[in-house]
Amino acid sequence: MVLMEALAQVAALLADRTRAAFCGALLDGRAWTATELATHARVAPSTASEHLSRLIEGGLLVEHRQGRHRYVSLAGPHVAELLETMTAFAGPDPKPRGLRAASASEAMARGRTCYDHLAGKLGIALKSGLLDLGVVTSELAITEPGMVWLKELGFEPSKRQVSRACLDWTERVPHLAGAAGAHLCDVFFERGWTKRIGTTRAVVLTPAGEQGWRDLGLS
Amino acid sequence: MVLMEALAQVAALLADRTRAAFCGALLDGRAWTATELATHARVAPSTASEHLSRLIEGGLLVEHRQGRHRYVSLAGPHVAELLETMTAFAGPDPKPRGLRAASASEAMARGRTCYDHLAGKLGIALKSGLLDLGVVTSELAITEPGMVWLKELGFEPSKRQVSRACLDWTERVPHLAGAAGAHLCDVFFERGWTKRIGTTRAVVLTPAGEQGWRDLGLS
DNA sequence: CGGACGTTTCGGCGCCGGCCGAAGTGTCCG
DNA sequence: CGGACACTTCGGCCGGCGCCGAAACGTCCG
Repeated sequence: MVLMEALAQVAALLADRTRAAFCGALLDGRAWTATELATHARVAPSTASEHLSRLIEGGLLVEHRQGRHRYVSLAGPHVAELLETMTAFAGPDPKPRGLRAASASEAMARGRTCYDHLAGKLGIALKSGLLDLGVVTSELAITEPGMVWLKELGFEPSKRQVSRACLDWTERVPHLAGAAGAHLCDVFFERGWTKRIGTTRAVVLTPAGEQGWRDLGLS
Repeated sequence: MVLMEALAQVAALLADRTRAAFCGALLDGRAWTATELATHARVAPSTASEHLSRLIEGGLLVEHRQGRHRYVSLAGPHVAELLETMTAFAGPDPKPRGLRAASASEAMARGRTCYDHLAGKLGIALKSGLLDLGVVTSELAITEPGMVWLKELGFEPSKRQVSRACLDWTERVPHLAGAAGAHLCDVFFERGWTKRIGTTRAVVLTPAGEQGWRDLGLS
């Protein structure tokens, strides 16, 4: 079956810990330079360069060159979905983790971005808030009044799928992804309701954010 | 990031063409013996044995031994979902295929099973029929009258997620997976409405099936 | 019991692929 | 123009892994 060979090729791209680390870093949705990624994964720039070329050729990443820099980012939401599906599968089964490991990943569990939308406890809270408001169904489809609500927040439907369930690997609960999830995440950052912790994917709700959520009727 | 290393390990399991071929075969939802898989993938039994052990250890497959046979099957729907997501990603981009290749996979495109539910053109037809009947929404969530309709066909909700969208790699269109999709597939086989072609995943609608679909109001 | 057969273990072979450092290319900026 | 810097290419090293065949193990059945 020729199709499974193609699958094997994609899997091979992700089967290397260095390349996987690159993809994990890029899951924050931003563009990284080659050296940033090399430092992040602790390999020589030459090594990183070769890995990036392979990932780009395989369609997982796209580059856009700017002067002497080579910026790379995920090739699109479908790559993020692929990665998220795989991490959900590979992710920590109900293994109780040690205390320090737990506290280290605590911030990530509380809130994080998954490519372009909110995940972690923040993502779950958002989901249940939206559910209470009747914006989404329990299967995370957008309701008609929900679409009105979204448009009031500046949401414009595009070609991209409006809503999608994304299985969170920390909480094991689906949360809102897709265009709507991405838009809400954007809005929250623009309004200063959420903030990144350093340069990681970890995200916290600011005091203004808590107020804002209440004003919207979210939790 | 330790999580991405786990991802790399899972990816490594699928990064081998022989192991990928095993998984592809097992996507029909049935249990295969070690030698059957070895023959299918054209490797020595000893090689197959080692691959199977790795796949089982990695949680992708489960075995159940019976006398001198070792039956293996996918470890569950979540594995099928993983594989389907990956094939959807790796799958044929809009490349026009040659004529003989096309006719070879024609039967597969017309109808096939994807682990435990219908896919291919048959899956798409089912989806649009269910949509017309108001059983599912366009996002493939089950409606309330739809649930009544399903129960009349013997469907019993369980712990498993009722409905899930599965992206078809031949048609690039989401179709109905999850418990409801699996149940409908079962019903169709039981009633003799659908039949496998040989031992493959390819499936055809029988004449009785065409009548049955009309009786249900499906297309 | 003894042969047939499905499966597993082991040793050995060969190749692929990840890694690095050194040298080369291209870009920026003083 | 010349140095600093981001990145790439190349050669070489090394480990891991997929493959097989031979032999052992376990089960079935006459």
